[in-house]
Amino acid sequence: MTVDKAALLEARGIKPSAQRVAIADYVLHTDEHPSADEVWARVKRVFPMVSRATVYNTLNLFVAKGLLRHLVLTEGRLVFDSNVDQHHHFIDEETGKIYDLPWDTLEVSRVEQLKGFEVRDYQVLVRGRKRPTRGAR
Amino acid sequence: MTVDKAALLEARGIKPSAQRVAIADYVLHTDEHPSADEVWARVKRVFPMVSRATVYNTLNLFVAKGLLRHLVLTEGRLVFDSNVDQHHHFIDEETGKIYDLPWDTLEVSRVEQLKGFEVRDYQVLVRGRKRPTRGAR
DNA sequence: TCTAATTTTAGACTATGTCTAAGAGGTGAC
DNA sequence: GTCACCTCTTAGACATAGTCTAAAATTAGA
Repeated sequence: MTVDKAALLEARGIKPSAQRVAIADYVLHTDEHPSADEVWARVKRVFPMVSRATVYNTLNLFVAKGLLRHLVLTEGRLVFDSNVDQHHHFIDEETGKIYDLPWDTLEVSRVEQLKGFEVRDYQVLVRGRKRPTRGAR
Repeated sequence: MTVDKAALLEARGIKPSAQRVAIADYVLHTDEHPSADEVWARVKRVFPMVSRATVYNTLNLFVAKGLLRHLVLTEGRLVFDSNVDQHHHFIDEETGKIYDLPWDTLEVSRVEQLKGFEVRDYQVLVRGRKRPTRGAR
């Protein structure tokens, strides 16, 4: 897996240093929508020497290179999403957890007809409560 | 106008102190989507002694009482919206400005059919560039 | 007017993110 | 292999946004 990651980074013109690969190994996989400090905490488990600045720099680099998206959906938390395809989001108001909603579960009409706005991107932001799923988590 | 505001606050069970009325006079009117510090700067023009804590407390109180909504749409900025009716938002990616989109300019289908989620609220978040409007601002 | 409750204030504190300067590491030329 | 150069990483300082606290000021009621 780590080898794949090095190749993946190089394909985007990113030198695959040990730190960057360790960060990629976690953040490009997860659907947890972690904040930068959560990524830092996680990566330190396998790479205790890694510095906070490196994690922040690397995450911003991944965003610039299209490997990640960053989202600002809840208070004081910039969060990273390894799903770079277009999709919507659901926010659980009790837990703060963010869930991806596949693009075609919802449909938005008339976006292209917005007068006076050049639309580059859009998503639906849904808030509420996730229902407990039998068995799962 | 200030008189109306005092009555408006009392109707929501908020004691209309001079500070609170001064804050209400600005923030319940504007469509600028100001941050808390922008409200503070503005209110200080007419009420130089007002403290930062009071502005923050008052804004949070107004949100709790349903006079304002707060939005977290762009990085590091919690922003207040005097439009408490359901509506969508457009964010200009160059300027960071936020524009309200009336509820019925867009239509979202299948929200109520989301499996496993109890929906309390939703909106469409559109990003792009506002086209210059002849004459206006 | 006196008392009690509420509100405001200044500043300390916390959390999140950025910047900087110095050092470490890798790579190519020789 | 060694040197020089360039990039990356590091620790900590800094910046910004928001919350908390304790004391002072204000308000309302008896």
